[in-house]
Amino acid sequence: MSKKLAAASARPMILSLLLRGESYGYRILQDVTALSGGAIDWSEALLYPVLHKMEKDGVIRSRWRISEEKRMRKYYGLTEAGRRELQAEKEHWMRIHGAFLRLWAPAEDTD
Amino acid sequence: MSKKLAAASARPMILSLLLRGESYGYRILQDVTALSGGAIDWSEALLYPVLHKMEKDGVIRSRWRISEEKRMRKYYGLTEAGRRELQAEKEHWMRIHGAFLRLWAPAEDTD
DNA sequence: TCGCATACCTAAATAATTGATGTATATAAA
DNA sequence: TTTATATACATCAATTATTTAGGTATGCGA
Repeated sequence: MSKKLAAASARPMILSLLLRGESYGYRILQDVTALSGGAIDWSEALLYPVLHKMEKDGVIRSRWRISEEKRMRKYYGLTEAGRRELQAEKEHWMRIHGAFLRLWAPAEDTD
Repeated sequence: MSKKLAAASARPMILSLLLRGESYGYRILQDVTALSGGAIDWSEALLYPVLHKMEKDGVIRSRWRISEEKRMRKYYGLTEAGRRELQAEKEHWMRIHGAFLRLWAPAEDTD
């Protein structure tokens, strides 16, 4: 799972991150690694295609902007569809998390 | 994610389920769906190859047994390596879950 | 005996992911 | 000034994972 789950959770994780405001690829990579305490460590080759797909799907939108450091960056932000998808993903995640918690509960009568 | 995350979490979910004792493919399918409140709905074509891979990797072991209903079933159980992998997966999951919780926290200063 | 739930499985096609690169700029070090 | 490093974007070929679509067989109830 290590790599697999991290990658599979990419979409909801990116949406969740953008909830805090616009961000760009390279920074998302760093933020996600930091936020997960190193548990998530995506490669750029994973992230960029995912971002492109998400934009194509209309859950995020991008715009090029020059930062204060005078670097061109492609900033991504949530769309309304993105907010809706995030809401659904959140509920979905929590259900799966609930299943894990029940299975991990010390008692034998978990269900 | 809906399908993707569910599939990606298959390995840890199966290991977690087998923590409660031996089980077999068909039943695992039903239990996981029930436990996740329908959030997880694997197909048999997904599950069986995953089980085979896990056995090949030595995290579970199988044995054919005739049930009381006089049906042949392939029962799977955790191996020691499986218990170790589960422990690692658990910690990994909780780190990612922690990242989500921080991002979903109402306050803006989540990090 | 027909249909359905149970119970296992695989193969071909598609989608996702990795590993290897490529380009370019700003900044710090040698 | 050249070099190295971090930043910042990206794609392509190869590998893996996943889905779609089948296949086999048994027990049980109508």
